[in-house]
Amino acid sequence: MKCKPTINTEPSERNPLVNKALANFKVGVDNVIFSVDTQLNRLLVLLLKRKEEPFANYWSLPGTLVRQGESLQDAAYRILAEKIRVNNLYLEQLYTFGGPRRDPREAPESFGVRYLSVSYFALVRYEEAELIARPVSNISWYQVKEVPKLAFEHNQILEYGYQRLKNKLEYSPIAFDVLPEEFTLNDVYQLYCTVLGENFADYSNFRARLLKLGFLLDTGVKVCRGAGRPASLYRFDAKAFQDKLI
Amino acid sequence: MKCKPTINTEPSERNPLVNKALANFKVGVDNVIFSVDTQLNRLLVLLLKRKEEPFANYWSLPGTLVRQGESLQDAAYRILAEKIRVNNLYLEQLYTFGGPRRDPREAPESFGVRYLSVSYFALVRYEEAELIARPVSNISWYQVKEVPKLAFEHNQILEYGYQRLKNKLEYSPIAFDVLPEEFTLNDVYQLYCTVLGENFADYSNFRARLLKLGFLLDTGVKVCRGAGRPASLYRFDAKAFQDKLI
DNA sequence: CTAATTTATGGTGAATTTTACCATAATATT
DNA sequence: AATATTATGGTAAAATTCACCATAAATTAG
Repeated sequence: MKCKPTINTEPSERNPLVNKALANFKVGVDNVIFSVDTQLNRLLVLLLKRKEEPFANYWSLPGTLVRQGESLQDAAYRILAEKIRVNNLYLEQLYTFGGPRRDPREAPESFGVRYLSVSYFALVRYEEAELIARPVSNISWYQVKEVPKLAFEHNQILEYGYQRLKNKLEYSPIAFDVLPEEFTLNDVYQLYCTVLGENFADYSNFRARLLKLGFLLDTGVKVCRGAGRPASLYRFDAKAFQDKLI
Repeated sequence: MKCKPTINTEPSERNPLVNKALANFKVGVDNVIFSVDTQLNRLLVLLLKRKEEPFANYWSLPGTLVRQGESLQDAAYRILAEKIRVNNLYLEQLYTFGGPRRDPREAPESFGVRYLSVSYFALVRYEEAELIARPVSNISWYQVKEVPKLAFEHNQILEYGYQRLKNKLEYSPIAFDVLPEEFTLNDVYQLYCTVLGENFADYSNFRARLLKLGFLLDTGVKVCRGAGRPASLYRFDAKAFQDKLI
């Protein structure tokens, strides 16, 4: 928390790897793409197996280098669209990793081009997401709790994204970006449980709290899913939600 | 909230300014440096007047370009240390702005070097902060509500940082990074009022809530400040705070 | 010196929210 | 027809928030 008085020391006077010439960068965008399998209650993240060095044959987050004339967010959408086809998603910037030598291609002594990674965080609708990258053996959903050692600092980025996802879910309506247009209250509950852990809240209290927020519209339509009383289908009312914020 | 089906269209097929060659970047770091003048109850941000084009004579956030071998955070500390001398501060990364043509130096048609801005957010102890940049007419604290039109997209970065500051104050103990080692409960209250607005909470209730959190140690020492009953000096107990988190 | 003013502190009780349950309804399964 | 399962709409206790108040201990005003 406290930053100690080292602040006024000049790094360039102590670290022989720092000189006053400016660094030249290529900028990469790495996406942490989450989805929730509501059938099996699993939180998934999309990984790709690298074909080239560095980290050949390691799994990694989908990434790309930013092209001339392309914005960071465009690059994030592009890499996403190259790997999966999906219509409903939420996407926002996560964090920028840019320490020197994060990429082994950057030799420690030579001051060549550096690689910066701007990470984005996405949540997509699992049911409609179609993996389109080839070969299929090189792309896969992994359960977040079962991801292996990844390339670069991607485990760190993933962990950061996972924290962001949990926070976002608690105070913003991103769940309704990836739920179907019409859903039951139990659908919402299952999604929250899958992301936040089994025992995050009592179902009955969760329902009451959700309805009290006032932005879920009961369509009146009932659906039966296996045993039990049929459940009402609800819709998210984005306008009502906006009005709440003011 | 919803991202519409434009996602699977290739930007490069529609935007003539995009081609498949990679962009080359210089990376800048821009700091939003806040402090709270507890005497006058003003929330301040540090601005510099630019000497060169683009935006010559505009006020701007302190920024620098990242050097070879220098991490992003090192660059943030360096630019801060060049402008002010301070021992107590909080610093974290804010957001990365990197759309094409954010810098007028980037000609719209030529695909020359692009400039990326990684912004950092800092809160420093106002009383000990000493401005060291010269000439003094080119550096100044501005009240956040009185900031003029700034260079680049710096007004946007400032607004983003201001939101982050308000959020951070509500759920993390950054206030104690810039308060003196020993402080009264009123000191804390004034800081919160200055940042979050006059009527954010009742003083008596704020006190009760703060003490109930259990990480403020009463030193027993009393101080008199003008009229009124003397106040107790408290210390922030970082260890007790950590224990709360588990 | 005395009274008024000012600030700190530690309350109260009402209103609201959270929490742990429970009862019933309406379906599928046995 | 009985049982199991899920949805729904409750309850009441516990905890928290909120508006407000009383007293203590200092300075300041008269």
